[in-house]
Amino acid sequence: MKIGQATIKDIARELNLSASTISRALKDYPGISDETKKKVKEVAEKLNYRPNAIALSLRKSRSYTIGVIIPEVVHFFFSTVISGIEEVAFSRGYNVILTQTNEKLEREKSSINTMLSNQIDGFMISFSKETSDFDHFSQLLEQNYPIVFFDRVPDLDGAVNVIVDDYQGAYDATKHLIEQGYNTIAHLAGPKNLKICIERERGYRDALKAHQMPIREEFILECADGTPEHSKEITRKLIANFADKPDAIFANNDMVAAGAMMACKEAGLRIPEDVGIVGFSDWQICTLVDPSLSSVYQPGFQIGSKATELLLDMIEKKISADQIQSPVVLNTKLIMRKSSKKRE
Amino acid sequence: MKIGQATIKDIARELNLSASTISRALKDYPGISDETKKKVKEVAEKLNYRPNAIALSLRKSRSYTIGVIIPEVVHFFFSTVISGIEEVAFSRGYNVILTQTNEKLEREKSSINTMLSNQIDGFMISFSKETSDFDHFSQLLEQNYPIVFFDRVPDLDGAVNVIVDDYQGAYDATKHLIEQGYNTIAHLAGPKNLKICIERERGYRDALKAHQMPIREEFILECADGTPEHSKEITRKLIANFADKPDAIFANNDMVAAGAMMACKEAGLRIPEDVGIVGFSDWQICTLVDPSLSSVYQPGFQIGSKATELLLDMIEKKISADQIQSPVVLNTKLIMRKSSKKRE
DNA sequence: TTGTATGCGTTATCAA
DNA sequence: TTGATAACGCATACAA
Repeated sequence: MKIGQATIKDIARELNLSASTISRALKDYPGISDETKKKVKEVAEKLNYRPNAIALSLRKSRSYTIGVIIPEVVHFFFSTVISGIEEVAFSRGYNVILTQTNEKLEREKSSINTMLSNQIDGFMISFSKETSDFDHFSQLLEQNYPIVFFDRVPDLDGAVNVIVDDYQGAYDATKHLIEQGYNTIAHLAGPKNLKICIERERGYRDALKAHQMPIREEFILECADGTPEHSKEITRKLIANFADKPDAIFANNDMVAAGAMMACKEAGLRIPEDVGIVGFSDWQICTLVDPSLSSVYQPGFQIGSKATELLLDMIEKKISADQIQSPVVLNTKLIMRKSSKKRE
Repeated sequence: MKIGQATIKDIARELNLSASTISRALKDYPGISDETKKKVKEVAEKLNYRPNAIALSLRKSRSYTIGVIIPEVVHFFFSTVISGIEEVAFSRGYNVILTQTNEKLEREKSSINTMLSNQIDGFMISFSKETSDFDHFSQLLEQNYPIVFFDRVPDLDGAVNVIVDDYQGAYDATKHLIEQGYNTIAHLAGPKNLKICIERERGYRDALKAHQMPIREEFILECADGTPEHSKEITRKLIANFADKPDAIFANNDMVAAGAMMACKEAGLRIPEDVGIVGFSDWQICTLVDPSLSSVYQPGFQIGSKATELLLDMIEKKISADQIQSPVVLNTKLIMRKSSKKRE
């Protein structure tokens, strides 16, 4: 059987003092004799006293816990974000309750409910692919729960959103390919219901326009599930179907880029000489594939840490949601590696 | 300001009943008239009543929360494990509090303390690289806190450990290389303070012995930090320093294997013709590198789910620690890909 | 069938 | 300088 933790009462009994005196002594309240304080602290030490955070939560209606809801833990980007969340939360004395939705709306809703039951102080949410209406979020906002959305964010009045500059990242990547002398740049796009993917496509299109290059719709293909297998398949067809094949590919993410890379190699195309490739996210795989993959770096850790700082500031009333200029946009950075450097 | 959640008292007031009646009605206790139940539930619905889990925790001295302590979230293996933990915990109605230690002993200890303060029902721990004595764990065990260790586990009486069969996995990998006709197999080992790494090395050695192959200590090199860069460096030297170079490499993990692969390619060695390579863990990168990397699959998700099942069973007294045959060993599986298949 | 009293651990308020 | 009491939200033993 678990041995009961010592409580304030135990200390009180041992010293023949009242619980309130113990409580005060432990927190160095004024009006307690130094002698008493000393004794109390000794006994506390001896009994291995540890304040009961649950009781404190009940008393203060504050749990010092934030709830994090993400689609999937097993995802380089999200795990990086979690790491950033963790760091800030830990250093400011908050716990992190984590749930993944596995991209299911139902899980998202039920996670919110358990977290509400657990009296968490605030939410950090990146919503699921199934989530298309945001009523469950609006309700929370109306009840004034502090929420910070990150990466996958809703278009809601009063929501605090933290995102990266997908548009600019995509623009930079495409521009880079153009500057390297590639002429026909295809885009392997992501699912259309995610804003981040739309933004990336928009950046791609605008970069082409800005350089007076034609936008060829047949070279913009959706790789909805984002797996390398799928993208390999699509790239194969892309290469086979057109006499004037594209000579560069900008992919919506690194996995998709890696798949495209495999298809190109398979077709005997040399990278970067025959085909240039740029991915998005700058995961670790970029340096491991051959040739190394150029990619747009997304500051996952910073997204997590920034979002958490905002949330905790809101919780602690250092700032209110409407004082925050939302969305907070973090910069991406193009990392040039071999896969796109035709020119040295 | 956050709008106060409705409580049992609010319902009681609205219906002119006592709090206890409400409490009972909500839980369908016998001895409450159907009519009352109906009314109570309606009002509860109307007020959007949600039980306060904190109050429940205090009352029952049970938080329905488990604490997970891992070295790093941003790590494919651990994030997979978390996913498994999450799944089981969620489905059985438990919350997961997560902290990462960043491989620091101090963080490990302080995490344990905050979790104790938060009255968590049990621990799941994979310890940090700095952790070499286990007193802080022993203390918990003595106080009968339910703990399940996974992956990185201590040698402690009464500890429940969940691990994979590293020895067998390494044995299989080495045997496979031998069977493919490789003659001199090097091993890029992990840090010696982790049991898993020792076990992998042991499996490697035993496989060589079992096939009457000499064990050459100069071909067993430690890649302590496990980065591809470091391993690339080490492999370079390995190739350069010996006239009779090894013609195969068994690496302690996939990153290390990937680094080795890069060094081999750089030296003009063909994979798998000139050098065979096998990694460990079977991360996603295995199918993305060129050639695809053979590896020993570790069931991360299952480690998480199995460990959580055991922990929750212990918490719910369905089983006690000493009834569990520890360590619980999950099977690995050799996944053969191109990097090690000299023979078709 | 319902109500009253008590306690989980802590702290704020008031009293001594 | 210290103590008694009430309250946070809920469940339960006991009474009615």
